[in-house]
Parts: sequence; structure tokens; C-alpha cells
Amino acid sequence: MAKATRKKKDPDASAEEKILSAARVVFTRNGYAATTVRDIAAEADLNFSLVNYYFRSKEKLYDLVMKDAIRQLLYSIKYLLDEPQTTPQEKIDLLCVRWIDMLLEHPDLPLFVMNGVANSSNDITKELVENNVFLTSYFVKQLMELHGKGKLKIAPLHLVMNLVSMLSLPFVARHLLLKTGAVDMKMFRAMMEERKTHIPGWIKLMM
Amino acid sequence: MAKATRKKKDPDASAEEKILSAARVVFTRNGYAATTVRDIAAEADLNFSLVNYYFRSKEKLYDLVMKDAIRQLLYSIKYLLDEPQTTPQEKIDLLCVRWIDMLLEHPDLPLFVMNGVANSSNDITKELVENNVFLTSYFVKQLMELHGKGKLKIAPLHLVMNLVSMLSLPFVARHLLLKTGAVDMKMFRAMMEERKTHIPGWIKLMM
DNA sequence: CTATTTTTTGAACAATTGTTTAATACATTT
DNA sequence: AAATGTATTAAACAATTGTTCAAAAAATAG
Repeated sequence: MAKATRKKKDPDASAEEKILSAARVVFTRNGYAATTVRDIAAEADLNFSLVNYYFRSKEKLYDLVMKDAIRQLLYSIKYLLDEPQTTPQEKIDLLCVRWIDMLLEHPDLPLFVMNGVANSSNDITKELVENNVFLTSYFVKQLMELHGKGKLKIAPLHLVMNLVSMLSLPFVARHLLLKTGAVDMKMFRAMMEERKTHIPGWIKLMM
Repeated sequence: MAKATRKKKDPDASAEEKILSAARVVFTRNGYAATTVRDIAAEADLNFSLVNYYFRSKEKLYDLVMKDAIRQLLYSIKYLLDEPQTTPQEKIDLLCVRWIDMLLEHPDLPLFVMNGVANSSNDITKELVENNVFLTSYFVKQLMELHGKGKLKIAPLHLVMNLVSMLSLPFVARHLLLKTGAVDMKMFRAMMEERKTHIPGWIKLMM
């Protein structure tokens, strides 16, 4: 095994890493079924047998990429939601900036993950449950407490739903917006920048 | 040609129709690439050569299904948005009920269409542009007029984005909610029923 | 009934798929 | 240097894919 022992140095970016990031690109763009092992190798500019050499199978490689995608989507805000010192409102402010920044860098992530979940193996579902960021977070506990005292109009689950919806659906529907000519890329980015501050405002109206 | 001339009567549900609705089921569940012509025929309980006999190719059949899906998603609210007699607020009330009812019957439609658009042919993009329901609607004209007069705080495009987001993302993320155990099917339906009236309320707060 | 058209079937096809294997090239160690 | 372990390659594989085609079956028309 090369991967496990790792006695050698990495020559520049190692073949293994080149394949992994190529897989990220191709899987994210085309999905699992429409992606071939040869596509990935071509993107990495390597012989296609190396994919199986380093990752054993297409499916194992996909699971790796999908798990990373889920972590990227959820972990980037996890500690933020569990911070005991900040108010729910402050959490919302930070969350929106943090998440939109991340999504602007990886705009295809939400659709990719939604598809991964829809046709998921147990392995991937497990990754999701273990990182069930929102519902087990201190953020939701705070909201439930406020809701219980009558100091929060909206049900916490609806609030979270609205927050995630307004943040991520524009990215899910990004290609639709672009291809219909509703917006161009520059305008899309500008609107997402606006939403960093607008969404917290709208959410607070609901609270 | 059988399809074009149609001299015969339809024996019960014709083979052609059985294939089309089977294709809807399988394509919507598994996507284009993961669907085989043999899967569709099996779902329709027919010989798999009939798929090509009636629809010439897998891709043409998919385009049919996708176009129908887009129409179902957009046409169900098109005339509603172009009604000159109703106020924007009334349109929003009706839209939310109408759309959530439709999505509860076809919950996989949004994710299916988003994927179709992301990897779309020109043919499908055309269908979208021609049914560009929102941005060319009288609804948006009304909003822009109000916004121009300073009688509408939120920018119309953000309003439409928020409306569509809060309505459709829960369906896109439906499998995630169910598989993580955040909600069960009964609770999901109940929440969507609540959102029929809540979303208009939240949107109006933003206006 | 006979003739004709339409529908259905099963076999065959070439292409593409993921995976394996054996040989070769390269790097490291002794 | 030789020996050993690792990385890379090309070829081959069995399976699956969409599509075609000719024959059989069923339905319709004359």
C-alpha cells in the first residue's frame, strides 16, 4: 500500500491528490452516474488505472468526495452555531456571511450534496446524521427556549428552514437564473453579497 | 408511424402512454444518466425495444419528460401571476397555496428540474426561457412600480428569490430532512401545510 | 377470410463501462 | 551496484449500455 505507509515524499502534488481534486471537479459538475473513471483521470491528466490503484473503486472515491462536500457545507458553520456566548441574532449575522462566502467559492456544492443525499448509501447518511449541525445545535436550543417563553413568534424549525432556504436555493437554481438570462454572473455575485446582510434583517422580522 | 396518425383506438392505457409515465417515474427518481432504457421498460412492464419504437431515443424521451416537468412547475402559477385584477399580496397568497399543493403531489420535481437545467441541452433551455414565468410577469411589473414609488422596501428580484426559496428548498432538501430524522413524512406534510399561510405573512413583512 | 398495416418480440450490434492483471519504469534502500 | 518496494502503463476482461433489425404476433381493412 502506498497511501497508508507513505514512506515517500509527495512529488509536487502527488498523483493521489491530483486524482482526488479532479474527482471533486468532475463529480460535482456531472454527478456520479454521468462521470466515468476515465473522465476523472483525464481531468487529472493521469493514466486511468491510477484511479483504481489509489482509491480501489469509483464508488469509494465518490463517497470520499461526497463526505468532504457534506463536511464543507456543514462544518464551516458548526462551531459558530454552538457558541454559547453569542445571541441567536448574532449567530444569524455571522452564519449568513460565512455561508454565502463559502457558497460563492463552491457554488455547485448544494445541488451536488442534495443529489448525493437523494440517492445515498448508508455511509453517506451516517456522515449527515453525525454532522446534523442545525437541529442539535445550541442555536436551536436558544430558539426553542425563546419560543417556549413566547419571545419568538416563529417556530424554530420554520426559522431554520427559511434561513437555509434563502441562503442556498439561489445557488441550487444558479444555472437556471444564468441560462434564462435573469441575471449574469456579475449580478448574481452582487446579489449574494447583498443577501449577506439582508437575510439576517428579513429573518429578524419573522422572529 | 403509429404516434402521428393515430388511426387506432387506445387499448386501455396505450403502450406509448405507459412508457411515458414510467419514464417520468424512473427519470425523476434516478436522473438521466442513472436511468436505463431497460429500467423504463421494466417499470412499464413492456419489452424494452418499445421505448425506441415509440420515442426514437432515450434522450428524446428524457427531453419530453423534462419539458413536461418544467411546464408543470411553472405553468401551474403562470396565469395567476399575470392576472391584472389582483394585488401583489393577493397573488402571493394564491401562489403559495397553489404551488405547495402541486409540490406535495410531485415532491421530487424541483430537484429533477434543477438537475435538468444544470446539464441542459439548448432544447430544454428554450423551454425555460419561453416560460420565464416570474421575470416577465405582471406580478413583477407591479412590484417594480411599487419599488419605484418607494412603496416597497425590498428589491423585487430579492422578493421573488425569497418566495421561491422558502417554497421550494424544503422539497429539494426533503430526503435530507427525512434521512437525518429531522422530520418524518407526516410532520413534513404538516409543516408544508403551515407554510401555505406562513410564507405570505413572512414575505409581507419584508415588503 | 385474405391482405395489409401496426405492434411486439428477441436477438444481435458496437460502444462504453469499471475493474483486474501483468509488465514496465521509477525511486529508495542496502 | 544490486535488491526491493512503489508507481505507472497498456492491454484485456466481462458486463452493461443504447440502438437497430428482422421475424412474429396482433389488429385492422378490404
